[in-house]
Amino acid sequence: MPRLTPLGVTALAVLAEGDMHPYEMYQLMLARKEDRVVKLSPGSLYRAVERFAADGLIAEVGVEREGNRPERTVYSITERGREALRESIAEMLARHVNEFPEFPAAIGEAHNLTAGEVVRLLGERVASIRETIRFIDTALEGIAARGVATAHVLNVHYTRAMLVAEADWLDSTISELGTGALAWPGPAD
Amino acid sequence: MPRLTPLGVTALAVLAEGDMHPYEMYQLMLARKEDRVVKLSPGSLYRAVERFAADGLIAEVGVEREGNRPERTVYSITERGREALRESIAEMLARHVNEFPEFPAAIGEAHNLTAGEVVRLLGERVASIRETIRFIDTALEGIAARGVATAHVLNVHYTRAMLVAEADWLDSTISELGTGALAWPGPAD
DNA sequence: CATCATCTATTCCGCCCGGAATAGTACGCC
DNA sequence: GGCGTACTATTCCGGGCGGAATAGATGATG
Repeated sequence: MPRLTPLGVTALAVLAEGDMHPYEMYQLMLARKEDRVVKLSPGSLYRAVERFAADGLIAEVGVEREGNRPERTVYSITERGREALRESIAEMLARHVNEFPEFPAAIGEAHNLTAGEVVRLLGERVASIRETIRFIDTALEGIAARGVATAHVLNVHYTRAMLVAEADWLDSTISELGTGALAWPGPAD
Repeated sequence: MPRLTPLGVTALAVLAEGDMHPYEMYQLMLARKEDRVVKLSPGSLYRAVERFAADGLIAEVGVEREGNRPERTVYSITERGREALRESIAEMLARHVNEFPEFPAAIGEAHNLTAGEVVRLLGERVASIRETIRFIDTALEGIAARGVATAHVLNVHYTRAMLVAEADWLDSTISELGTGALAWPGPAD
């Protein structure tokens, strides 16, 4: 049973709701703002769909054509596809894998800059993160007003929690750098 | 001035400490456990070095050979390289970019599973995360005992803070799912 | 009513990553 | 002293990703 990528999971989940052609999947995912959660580009999606078909996770159920437009190949998820979907989701939920975010790499080399510079740059970062948090809060208010259950936007709550944690860590680190409580090994200001 | 990847930043930072051939960089990075912070493979490193040379961030300073072994091309960082390094680090510190981690994607599709399954899977996740935190704590004790300054392992402290935040969020979400405080939109158990 | 932008639907291409292959050398071991 | 294993140093290649290109249809605009 092949292991799906994040885009694979969301794409296959969309197909699990009903038969569709790739462009329709693309439109639906855009309408649902899934491009904020996974990297979504037409090229990647079409390639993912090709792989699904090759792996027997989906099957062609027809080719439509309207006028002189390009043909639309409609796909349907198979039982094997549903299994792969559930397995991949379970795997991703249960196992924490290192995805090598770039910030730790950058802070690991921050000693190439002066303490003053680092304080300023981290200040910029925390400001932009706090702004993102405000944006999320506004979005969540709108969602709550429309009576959508929290469980449907759990990922947004998760993302918010992670951003708050990062902002808090940055605040305390910035203050330790500012007071000199954290001796700086880099060049002097 | 080209934008560096995380591997690019650590590799160039290593070259900033002194002239070296790529394999030496690789060995040094492995000895320093940089492979826990950035994705490190010989193929990627050699390609990164090629690009550095093409972009004028480094320059060949000689070709050595011992016996019949392959030639070793020694590189030196240029002033332009030092600039690119400082700029890239600054950029990565100051700007928070969405790196599309896979967990939010998975939790966004978790409604394909039952609440009971999700609780079990998230339980596994939190257990493995708490274990990683304990591992980090042991490592940090050893580091402190050797008198290494906190600033040199800031990235470890950051990673630890993020893991703690995720574990805490998972604990509270699991308990809300368990008590039924969080209505589940997926299939019944 | 001509034209320009936008939408529909898909393909293509180049780049990058990372695992595997290569090929010679040193070293341990019975 | 021969044999296997691990190290040194680099290259190669397949696959995936994502931005750009394509090409006809539809709608807007003066």
